[in-house]
Amino acid sequence: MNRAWFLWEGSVNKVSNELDIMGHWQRTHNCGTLNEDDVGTKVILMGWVLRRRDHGGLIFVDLRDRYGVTQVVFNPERESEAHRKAENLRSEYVIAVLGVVSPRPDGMTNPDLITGKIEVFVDELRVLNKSLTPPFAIDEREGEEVGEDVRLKYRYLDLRRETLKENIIQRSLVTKKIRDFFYEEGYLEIETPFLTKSTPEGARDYLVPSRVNPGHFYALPQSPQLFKQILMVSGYDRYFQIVHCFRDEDLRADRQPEFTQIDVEMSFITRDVLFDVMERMMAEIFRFAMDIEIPRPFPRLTYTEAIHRYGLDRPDTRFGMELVDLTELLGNSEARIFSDTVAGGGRIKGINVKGGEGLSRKELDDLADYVSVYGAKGLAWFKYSEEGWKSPLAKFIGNDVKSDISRLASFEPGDLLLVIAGESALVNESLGQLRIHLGDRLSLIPEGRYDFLWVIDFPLFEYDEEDGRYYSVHHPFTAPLEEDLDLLHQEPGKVRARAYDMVLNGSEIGGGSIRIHQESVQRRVFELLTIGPEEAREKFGFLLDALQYGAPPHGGIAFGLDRIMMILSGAGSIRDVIPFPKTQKAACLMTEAPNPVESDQLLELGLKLRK
RNA sequence: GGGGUCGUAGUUAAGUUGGUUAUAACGCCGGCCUGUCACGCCGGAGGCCGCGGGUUCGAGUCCCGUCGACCCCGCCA
Repeated sequence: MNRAWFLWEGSVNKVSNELDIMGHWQRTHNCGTLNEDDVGTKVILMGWVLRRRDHGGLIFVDLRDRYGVTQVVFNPERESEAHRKAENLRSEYVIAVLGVVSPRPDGMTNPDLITGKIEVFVDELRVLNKSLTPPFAIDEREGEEVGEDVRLKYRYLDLRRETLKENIIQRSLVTKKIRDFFYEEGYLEIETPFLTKSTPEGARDYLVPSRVNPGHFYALPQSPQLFKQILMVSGYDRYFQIVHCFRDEDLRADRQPEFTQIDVEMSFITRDVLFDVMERMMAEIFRFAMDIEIPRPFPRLTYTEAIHRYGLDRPDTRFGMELVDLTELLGNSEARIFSDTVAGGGRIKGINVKGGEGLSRKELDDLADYVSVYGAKGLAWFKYSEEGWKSPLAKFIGNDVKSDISRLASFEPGDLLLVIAGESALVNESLGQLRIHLGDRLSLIPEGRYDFLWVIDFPLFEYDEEDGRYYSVHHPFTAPLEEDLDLLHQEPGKVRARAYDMVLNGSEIGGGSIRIHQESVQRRVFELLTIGPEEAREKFGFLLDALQYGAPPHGGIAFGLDRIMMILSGAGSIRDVIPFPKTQKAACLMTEAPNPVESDQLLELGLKLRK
């Protein structure tokens, strides 16, 4: 009845003194596409007031929607009523305008706008909604960068801004492209549960209490790993899913507690088949999003070689400055740091910073600070100047050793050699990180270059000295290389896995493996992981059962969609490619999650908080 | 859990050696303005200096604690 009264009254499109109703108006166009061809067309546009320029007479409004911006003009001589209402417009008011597309006068076009050759002369304005003054400008051309905490609190406003909007739109389009690719390749998109079972190993789980089973919990999936293997057993030989995953670990610039994986699994395939499919998928994405043709097949690097040459298992091959092993050459030197290190079983490696001889003492100290974070005890440096080697340690190095190093590292006048000595893993890690740091700082990384590669043959296990046991590098279902099967009994630490990572520009964007499908191998792996039969039974008995009912050889991979989107959109933070991200303390500043709950709610779940 | 950077008006920042009424730009409000497009001109309002404690005659400034944002280590494919 309210409504009927409203419509009867509403012959004059009024909601209140200030607001109009939309009535039967429909958008005829959006704000991003009108051009000279539309001149003379009568249009209805709807959107937000990006900016109002009031000249007392003429009023210009930049009208914005998802698609772009169109300038609409209110002229008191053309339509005084519309002009009068336009005087009260403010930023982010929602309006509808009816008007005529007109060419802009000579010299008045705006080359920065796609619609900059036209404008719309307004005959009627309907104010659909008002807006509070936004806490920051939606127009990013204005002012400086806004603090991220403010942007996160008002995420709905930040999402209106160009940068974030473009990222979100691109993400949607890329996601569709990925779906299309897999559907065309014959893959089935199959959903797996979010309320599932806590998985052993790996990251900390997010737990969900079960109301109907007090004291029992679901876990949110860290990945659909077990389910996709089950699907293989069930015969769905090509599966994919673009799926949310959850890990309760501390955040980083490229890590969120909930994130999206492109999850893939296939049966009856070799690693090479999988590589080919995934390379074609990436090529398709890059063709679509970047208009770049990615060369295939991607280079492959063994884990051992990656560590040896780049110090990291996700090498950035866009620039050189590879690590050089100096253990042999410097191990016998009179410098104690070097000789002691080698005597203690350590290694000495260095990188040659071409043309780096000019770095100041302060800059070298900063670099030493940088590597100390990774546990490096010090950073030795050698400058090669016109007069020869300069370094506090130069006097300990014999001339023949100097020339050997020069040859090995292409160390020439003008260069700077940075050297770290210590335990092997620490040397590789810290020098590898230093290489990335310098590559960035010295602008050695070419713009617009995208280096894909596969890192293969990861170790199956890593030994933990403290716990005195092996852990899976990938996960417990990863198959060993067939030629290493015997080592499983002799030297488990040397067994290589049929695991692989896809690396793009030094970022690990995906990883997977060929899985174990034979129960005997699986049992041996569990043994090595000190997972007893009962424990295995309890934790993932359902998978072990399934494997006994005719499991096909299978394998898969999962990509981090967020990281891929970061690279595609050049975002510095994962938060810039996720519509509603969380802060470093895993909070959502907009919704204020997480929050305390009523005691009733806890009671119902059989939970009691520790005081 | 640890290291670092930061927190002043709606926003972004300045604020000296501890010293009178805490500045500026943009935004906001009012007025003027018919070709602007980050319009322009004139005027105005706006502050829990993150919060709590301490030192001091006096704290935005120094000290301690705490909260929050960001980057990193640990952690995490």
